[in-house]
Amino acid sequence: MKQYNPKAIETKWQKEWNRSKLYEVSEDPNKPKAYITAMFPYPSGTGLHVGHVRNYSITDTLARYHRQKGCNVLTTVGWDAFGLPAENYAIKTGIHPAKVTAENIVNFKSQLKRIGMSYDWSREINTTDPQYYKWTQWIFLQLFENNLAYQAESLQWWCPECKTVLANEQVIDGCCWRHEDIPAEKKRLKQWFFRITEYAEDLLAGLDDLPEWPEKIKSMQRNWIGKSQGAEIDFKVDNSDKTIKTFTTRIDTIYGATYLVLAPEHPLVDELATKDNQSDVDKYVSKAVLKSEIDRQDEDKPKTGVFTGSYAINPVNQEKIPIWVADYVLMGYGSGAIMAVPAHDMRDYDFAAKYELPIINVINPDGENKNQEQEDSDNKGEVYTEEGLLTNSGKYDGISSEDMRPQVIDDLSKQGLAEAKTTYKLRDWLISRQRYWGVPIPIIHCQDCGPVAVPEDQLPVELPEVDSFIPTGGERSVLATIDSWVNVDCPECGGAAQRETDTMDGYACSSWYYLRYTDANNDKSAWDKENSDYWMPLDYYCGGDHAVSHLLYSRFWMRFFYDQGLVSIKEPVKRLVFNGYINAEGGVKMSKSKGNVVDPLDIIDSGYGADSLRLYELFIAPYELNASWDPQGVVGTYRFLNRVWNVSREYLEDSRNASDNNQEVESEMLVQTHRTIKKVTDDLDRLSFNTAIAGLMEYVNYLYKAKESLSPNQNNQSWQFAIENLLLLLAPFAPHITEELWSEVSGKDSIHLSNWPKWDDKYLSEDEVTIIIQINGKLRGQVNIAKGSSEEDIEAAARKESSVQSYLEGKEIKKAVVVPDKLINFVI
RNA sequence: GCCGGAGUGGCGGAAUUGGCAGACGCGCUGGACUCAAAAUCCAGUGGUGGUAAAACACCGUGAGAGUUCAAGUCUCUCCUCCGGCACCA
Repeated sequence: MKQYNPKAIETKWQKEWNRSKLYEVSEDPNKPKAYITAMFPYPSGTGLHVGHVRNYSITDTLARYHRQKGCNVLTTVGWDAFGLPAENYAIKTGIHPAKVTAENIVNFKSQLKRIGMSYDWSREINTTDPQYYKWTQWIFLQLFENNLAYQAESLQWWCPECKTVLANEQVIDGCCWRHEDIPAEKKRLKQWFFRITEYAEDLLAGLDDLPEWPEKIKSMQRNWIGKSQGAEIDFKVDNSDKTIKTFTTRIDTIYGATYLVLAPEHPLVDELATKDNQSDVDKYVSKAVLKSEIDRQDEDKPKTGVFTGSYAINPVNQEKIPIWVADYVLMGYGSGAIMAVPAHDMRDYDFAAKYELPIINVINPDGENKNQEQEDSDNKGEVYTEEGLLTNSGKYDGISSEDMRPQVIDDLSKQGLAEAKTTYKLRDWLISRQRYWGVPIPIIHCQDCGPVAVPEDQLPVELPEVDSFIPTGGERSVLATIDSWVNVDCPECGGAAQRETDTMDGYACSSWYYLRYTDANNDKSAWDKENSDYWMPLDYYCGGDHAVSHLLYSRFWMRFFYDQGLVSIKEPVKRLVFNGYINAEGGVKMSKSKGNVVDPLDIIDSGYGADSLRLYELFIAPYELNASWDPQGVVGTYRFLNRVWNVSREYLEDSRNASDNNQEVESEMLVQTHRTIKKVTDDLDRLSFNTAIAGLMEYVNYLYKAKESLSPNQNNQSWQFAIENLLLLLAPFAPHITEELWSEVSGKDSIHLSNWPKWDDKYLSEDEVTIIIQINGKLRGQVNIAKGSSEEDIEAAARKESSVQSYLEGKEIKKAVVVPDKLINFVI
């Protein structure tokens, strides 16, 4: 018998699929569409590792499954190829990043082909291709024209190693996302931003329309957007016409506000510092500004602050309260100033305790009548920060804090001193990068006209050649050194002007590529609306990263495109399939420096083949869980495929007459086959890949047993049926071996264009069912009985069953609970 | 502190609607084949007690309570781990 030889089979079919362009699709309104793709890769120099392969196995299995179900399936790939690793490599070696990138792409492409991805290669895209980034620039200009791209000077994250600014989303634990141990710094720079905050509420509310996104990701995005509802209150400064705007979510505690705090960067600090306090305040402020962001955000450090010498008037009771400056208040959130309520806020309490500021209790826990003495003692150890009943709060005494909030906002707003206000933690998206290997921002700076858009017919603004990639170390990219490129005429007035020398954050390229896939070769527009309307949204989008970066930016752009009439829906991704990581053995992260990275090609080449690898990556655990690589695991799926191969070959190579035909095996085989069709279909529909594979394993185990009583041969109908269905069900997971066997078993077209099998319920409903017999909830026996038997019949049959006789003997049966066709429980 | 997720054999995990806990796979043990090994095939494999071997009994899904004829699954309290956010007012 021919042996299973993955290497030969896989090479053969990969070539054939390539030759016949088997997976190319076009828009066909008569067919249901399924748009299924993985987050496109960054083509690194190290190639694929088994973590990628898990992600691609999920994607390809879903794509193939839907293709077999008769869907018009779009699945393809592209290269997120701008970025620092290629540029840093260029700095080291002098080799142009475009060249390195092209080489890496060739490598990635061959690797993806070797794991058997069913891509439509005619739609492959590359973000560094001028024909692609032309449209990234075009989108920038649409944002610019709609006042959603703007320049502003502010303190920004800066990575001293990357020598570029970073978006908030790219700063992890105070460090650059690419340099986990290098603290990011702050620099005051003029930078380009996308006004994502304009869509903050929309992006938050839209999460409720994504029932098929994992809760984890939605909660991370909600956290990141960080909405809080409260009120803005104006505090008049005593003996001055100035007012200080404060933001609070607990305006119900306003009678307990015993001081104000300004952030050190607050514009009024200087003015409010009185003569006596001026030098202390100056000293404190300059020290605070110098402190690193990490130090300032360290909660464990004792709070510090300084009194300005000025006082404000609490608008509800006209009390005079001192104004302090302290770095525990952040300029970037709310209004950069707070009213401090030490009795009901832990931070304010710490501060007040240290500087001996008054603490006034204004909230009592609901329903508890406490006298002042008890309150005082209660407040010594901890601070009551919950809701409760107002006290010491003038006319509001006795009402609940929830009820008080709208009333006091209303009362103060009549005097123009407060209004309801919602704030978000989300900041605008900083997209300037002081680096070469990115999309040039299509702006020309003119002394007279300001920043001017590059006219559309001059797009793309292509990256010029440079002599050296070594960053200048200053605040501009090496692009600034190329005079011939920088110096241009102003498109508006024709005067001398300079090109913007920053490039765009790579996340700009990836915020719209899924739309380009729908119309990848369009040279007239970014995409045709008819095409995007046909394919969008992504039915399955598979990835294991970028929960709040790419996935938030893409939602933002999609909403913008919707508002521009460029697309017809607001959310790009219907179902987000967010897979877990693959760790090395022992649960540690795979990393090059630890030398524990598992190379998928090693597994394939060592003889197991891509099918076994793909199968194991899906079988290892539920897709959403992190998993640890077990080198023995792929042995298990390889054994399984060998069994599939052997039972199929045995059938193909044995042409004896089915003279030993055994009807019982045949009908049992039909039952098992239909049962497996249902199991695998149901499991795939709920993305339970591991149990679908387990179901196929059970089925093959069954076929091995069945072989003993009925040898598989070509003249037996049940075996033909069994083998065909086995291959059809296995095809999405193991595309090569099934294609090979299918070509002989069926002789028809590619298995990957063949129909997904359907089960027939009549084979699943047996005439006889096994009833579980419990006594007091414990399993004591079982009895077979006709399906649909009445409760009385079941009880009678169960009482007769010998295995339970001894338990029932001499006992009084208080009750018998019957679940028809399933179970009976005697209570004795 | 807040938000989200998870805790089941030696290991990865299964149990989709409250109804036989441990499917499937790895590992391990024994056997067949082999000069031998690998590969393959067959059988066994939660724990404790029990038996010559069985039968059988009890225990068992992070801990404790509760609801129920019946709980891995539902309710309450708590513990641990993972992920995210965090001096965000």
